[in-house]
Amino acid sequence: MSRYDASEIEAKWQAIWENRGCFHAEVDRSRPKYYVLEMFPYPSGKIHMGHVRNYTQGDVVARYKRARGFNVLHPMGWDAFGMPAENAAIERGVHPARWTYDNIANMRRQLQRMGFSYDWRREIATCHPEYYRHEQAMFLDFLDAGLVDRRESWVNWDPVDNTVLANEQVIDGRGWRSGATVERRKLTQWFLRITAVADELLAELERLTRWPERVRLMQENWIGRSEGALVRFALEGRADRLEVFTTRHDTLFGASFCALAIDHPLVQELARGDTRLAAFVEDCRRIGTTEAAIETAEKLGFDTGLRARHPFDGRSLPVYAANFVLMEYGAGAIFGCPAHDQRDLDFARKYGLPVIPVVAPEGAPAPAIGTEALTGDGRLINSDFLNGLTVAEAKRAMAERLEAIGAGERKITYRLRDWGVSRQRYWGCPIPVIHCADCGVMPVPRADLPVRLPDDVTFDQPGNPLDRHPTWKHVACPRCARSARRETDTFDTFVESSWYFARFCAARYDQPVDRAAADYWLPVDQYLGGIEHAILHLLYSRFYTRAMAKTGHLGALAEPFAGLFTQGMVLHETYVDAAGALLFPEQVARRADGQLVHASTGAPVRAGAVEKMSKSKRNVIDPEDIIKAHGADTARLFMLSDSPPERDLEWTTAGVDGARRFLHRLWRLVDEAPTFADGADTAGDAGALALRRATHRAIKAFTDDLDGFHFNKAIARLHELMNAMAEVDEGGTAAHAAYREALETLVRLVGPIAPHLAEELWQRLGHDRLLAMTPWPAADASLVFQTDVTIAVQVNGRLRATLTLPKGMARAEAERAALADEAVKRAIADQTVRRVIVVPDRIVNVVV
RNA sequence: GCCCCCUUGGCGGAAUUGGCAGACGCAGCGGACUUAAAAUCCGCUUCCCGCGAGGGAGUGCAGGUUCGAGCCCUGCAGGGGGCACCA
Repeated sequence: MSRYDASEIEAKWQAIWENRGCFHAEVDRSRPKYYVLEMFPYPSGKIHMGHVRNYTQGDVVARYKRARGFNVLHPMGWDAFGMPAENAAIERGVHPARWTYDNIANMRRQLQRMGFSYDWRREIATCHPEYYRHEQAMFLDFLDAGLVDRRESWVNWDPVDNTVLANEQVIDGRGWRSGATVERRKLTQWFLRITAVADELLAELERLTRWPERVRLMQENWIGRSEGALVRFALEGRADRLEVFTTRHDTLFGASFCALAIDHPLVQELARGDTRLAAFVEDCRRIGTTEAAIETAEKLGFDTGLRARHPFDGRSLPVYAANFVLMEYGAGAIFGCPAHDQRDLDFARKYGLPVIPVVAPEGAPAPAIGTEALTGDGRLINSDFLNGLTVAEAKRAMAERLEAIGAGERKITYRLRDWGVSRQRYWGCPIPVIHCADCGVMPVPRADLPVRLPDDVTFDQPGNPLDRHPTWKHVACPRCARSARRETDTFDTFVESSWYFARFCAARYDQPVDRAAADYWLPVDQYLGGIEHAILHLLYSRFYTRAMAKTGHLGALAEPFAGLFTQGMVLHETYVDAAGALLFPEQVARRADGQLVHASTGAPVRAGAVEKMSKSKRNVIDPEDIIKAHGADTARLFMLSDSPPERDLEWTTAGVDGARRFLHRLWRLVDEAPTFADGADTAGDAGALALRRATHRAIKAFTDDLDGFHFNKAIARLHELMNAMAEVDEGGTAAHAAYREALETLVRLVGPIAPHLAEELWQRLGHDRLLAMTPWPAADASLVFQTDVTIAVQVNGRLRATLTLPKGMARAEAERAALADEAVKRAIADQTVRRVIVVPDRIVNVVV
């Protein structure tokens, strides 16, 4: 009996696959293509279990599709720009490039150790000038095509570190590193005009049928299309008019105030001459920039003293500056109708403003408004020419009247804002423009691309190293040759990940994209990644695909990702000692009686909540340790067992042991299998026929499960087949051929999941051809088809008997068989049968 | 605050999408093998009553629709996620 040594056979087959170039992809128009892509990782240093899960799923798809005859493209690369590299530079003094490339080398080794079937010739790292030079070239094309804008925008500013902070770096209004109170500052920044295609991005969502419904919904909400109207109010004592956006113009007669965002130009103007208003504006800034913070904060307003005149009834309305109005949305100003909007009502009650109901529920009198606004449908009241109309009718009538008198017009707005891509950081792709005092903003001449990041930078001072570099930013203006200044902002790292899938089609091509290759490979047939990218990354990539098509880098491609799968997180127990301190799993041991104790001190340990693996919770399991202890195949199998892939998976040692046990059992089955000739006649042997049926049902079910992404169910089919094999007498000669067929089927089906072991066993079963190159097994329909079915018989919905009947039996016959059953007769007793429902091959329900 | 998702045995989950609830695995219990243990193999395993045949209850809670509901509808409870400079 031979021993299953995972690390030995895994190394062996990885070398063979590599030497034979099994996973190299080439354009081949004679075969159907299949592009499977997992979201490429940020090179943080080590792969984590989330990667292992995501990439195992992708690899199963890639290997399965290959076996199904597809020409599969399955590439891997590195999303290599970003803040962690700069943090490492600041904290440990290591250069971001060095840190990043070292991390890539280690993570590449780890991924290769997992046996993923990537075409490594196509590997890309986005921080490499050979990648980002194309990004710069495309940006210039976007600039020419009018897809780029430059304007002022707010940022979080840390006055001590002299740096812009990401939202996640702002903790309770303070900078995460300095602890200084964060300010908001206005900077001139670059924007990609994603709002120009908002309508299309929204409309096309409907056709992404192979995307999860909830991702489409999240994008829909993010784009946030709303149909409404602009209303212009005259301002008393001023020549300019106040423009507000509303989706409830039907309630205009219920208006009792107007409210402006604190960033509204009118508020800014008034604040210059009003220190109390200026102080209010500053207070509001401290709430933060996120929608959640603004929405949950107490609604506060400041009466500006301005008065707006109602366009129809001429009432004079107070104008407030308010903390819940967003400058980025609509017109940055609203009118408040307290009776029919909860926020407006809260505000009106707080500041003693009138509450005028203008919509009454159908058939009801004018409602009394207490603390709850009335947001439902109804008919208009107290509203002049709108009285008696429904809400929808009133909107239409009001829009027409506003347009007729020039006090407003219909308007569609989006919650979606343009994509700000400027980042005041070093470790990103330099934005290829030059600022000249005379000529303005000049694109870097294409011949001068790439604009490379300088290597000689320091992180010993706060701020952007590019900005304080002694020479880098000083260049001659490309037009007038006078001294000018290089743009020192770099791109948001979402820019790199918005087109990498296109670059993979021809990763070394001297243009950003090889149109011929991209036309063949794109769209990505199956994209796999985390739900955390449901909105930004995917939306930006969809926008980029359109922008690239507009600038000729891609053909008329509707969408980059035809199919999307979002996998769940990997969770693990947390461990807490008596003092309440968190412990790492390797510090915890389980005693024979099941009690958790500290591995070295023996002190009792309590198991805490099961949470997403993270360093801060100390509940991480290093994939490398698992591979060393059990092998890559065990890790892969465990990742797919039990939990459905879209749901969270709890990492447990028991589960890993179970996966390993299964592989050992499979090994033993092959190792101990009797030697026998192929094709022995199995006719007439009932056990052999039953096994053959089980085998072909397993092929059918397993294949369907893979197609449906039900990996956990697919693995259950393997167990079932193995159990069926155990039931036949493998010593009986008549069963030999059927037994061998079952065994070979097991090995072939497990191939995409545990590829090394499967390849080894395939060879031991006497095959010369690599399993990786062997077509997928086909199920024999005549063996899958069942001649008899077990149907349930219910009386009044309660199960009383089960009958085995020929498949496809007529309703009347099934009914007769059911009524003839003793247990059914007993249940009916002396009651009258009123009705019998027969669902063929399923169920008979007798109603008495 | 707004939007979304989830809730099935001791545990992870399955249920052909309205038709036998609990496939498969884990854990547990019993047995075989062994001097013994590990490993392996066989059997049992939703809960309650019953020696048994059998009967009853059961998919977070409360209702509803239906011949029939884990699945559809209404309300509620609990858990989780997203909300624009992390990637």
